[in-house]
Amino acid sequence: MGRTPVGHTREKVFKFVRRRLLSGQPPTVREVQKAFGFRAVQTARQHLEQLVGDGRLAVDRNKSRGYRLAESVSGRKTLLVPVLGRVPAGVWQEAIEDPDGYVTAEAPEISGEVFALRVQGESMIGAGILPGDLVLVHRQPTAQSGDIVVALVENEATVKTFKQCDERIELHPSNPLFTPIILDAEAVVILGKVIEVRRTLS
Amino acid sequence: MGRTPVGHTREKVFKFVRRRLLSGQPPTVREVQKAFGFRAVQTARQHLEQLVGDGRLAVDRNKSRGYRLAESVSGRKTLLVPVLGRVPAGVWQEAIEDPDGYVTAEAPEISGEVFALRVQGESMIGAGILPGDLVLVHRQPTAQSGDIVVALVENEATVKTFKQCDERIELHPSNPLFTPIILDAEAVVILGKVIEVRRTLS
DNA sequence: ACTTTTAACAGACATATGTATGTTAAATTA
DNA sequence: TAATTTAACATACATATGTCTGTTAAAAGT
Repeated sequence: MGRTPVGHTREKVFKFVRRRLLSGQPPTVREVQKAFGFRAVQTARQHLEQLVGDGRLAVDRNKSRGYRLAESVSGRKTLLVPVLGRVPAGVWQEAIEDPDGYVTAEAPEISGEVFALRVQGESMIGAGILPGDLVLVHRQPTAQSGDIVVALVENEATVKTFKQCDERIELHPSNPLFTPIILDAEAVVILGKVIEVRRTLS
Repeated sequence: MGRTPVGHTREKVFKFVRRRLLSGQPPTVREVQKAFGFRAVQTARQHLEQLVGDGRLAVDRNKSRGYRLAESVSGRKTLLVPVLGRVPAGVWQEAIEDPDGYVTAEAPEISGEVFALRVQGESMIGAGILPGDLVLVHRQPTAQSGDIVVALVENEATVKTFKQCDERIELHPSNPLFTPIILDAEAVVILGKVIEVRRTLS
């Protein structure tokens, strides 16, 4: 195997590793070796270590399949989000423990706890949120006016636009057929803020 | 370590492994052992093998960190979707080779080639697809009436509802301010069908 | 009471895998 | 041209890791 242009192979190695990592199958050094037809393990390892030195990869030393994407590269952290079927008032822990499933999401930095919910009802159609859509929610007890939030109203989880006026909380639908909900700040339980909307088309 | 109720520990092992797999870090047998405080490696391995036997996990034999989620369990395959900045008419290969980035998606079964695009324009607001939304597109040259597709019109990628009438193709917006595009079947290039819509809220 | 199944343990073995040392030659730089 | 850097190779070593054989005791079934 002849010599390749400078940096050329390294770029391909990076893309290979990234592809494997993002698809959930971290490669071994020797798998990289074989993928590129290197005759020596060390050639593969050299490229990998260079990528670590360049800050593009990170590595768990002495662990098999230990190479990871450097956070500085990905910028965002891949996290596992539990999909909750129903949102209970009190028994939060149980709902998290036994979710209907998981979806993966990319969130900027370490953004605390995130969960997902299916939207019921058509009250947010105007904001492009349809019944059946999956909303990813960053769990937080407060919000800013204009945020779309998930709130607990009469033991039902509802998605609305949040607005705070003095001591009152207003939950605005985005559908002229629905009327805003106006409550005392005390009476409203904010579960979190919607950070992403997903819809699957058959 | 005393004996635990039947199946109790196995369920926890499964959830542990699933969590690790979905977050992209397949565990070793010994990592499972330590996570549960087993004094013998074999105990961990026993549970893992049982899970394989139950069809809940799959495994790459003799590979380190070789346990996977059985496809029959996940039902859907996690795949890596390239996000394309611009959609070129001809140089498809290059666009795929050097995407702006990747997102992970769960798609039912082996669903061929999938790519992602950012939506420009407000022509599909009525269908809950807003400017800036990310659409995941299953690449396919044809579609059925009613499908939302990405089509190439005058070298521009556009998202519309597809409708076929005899020899004519109609591309319908979901916004009264826009007018349908009607073309000969020959003159339309269908890039694919929209299978998912994603929107990130700051 | 007997057998069967299952959870957990103990120790060992084979190899998969990360790591280290040293060499060669092409490309780049001084 | 000489020195330096870089891609690639060859060989070897330590350990991380999957796998095997055999044992014990509690639970479940007969």
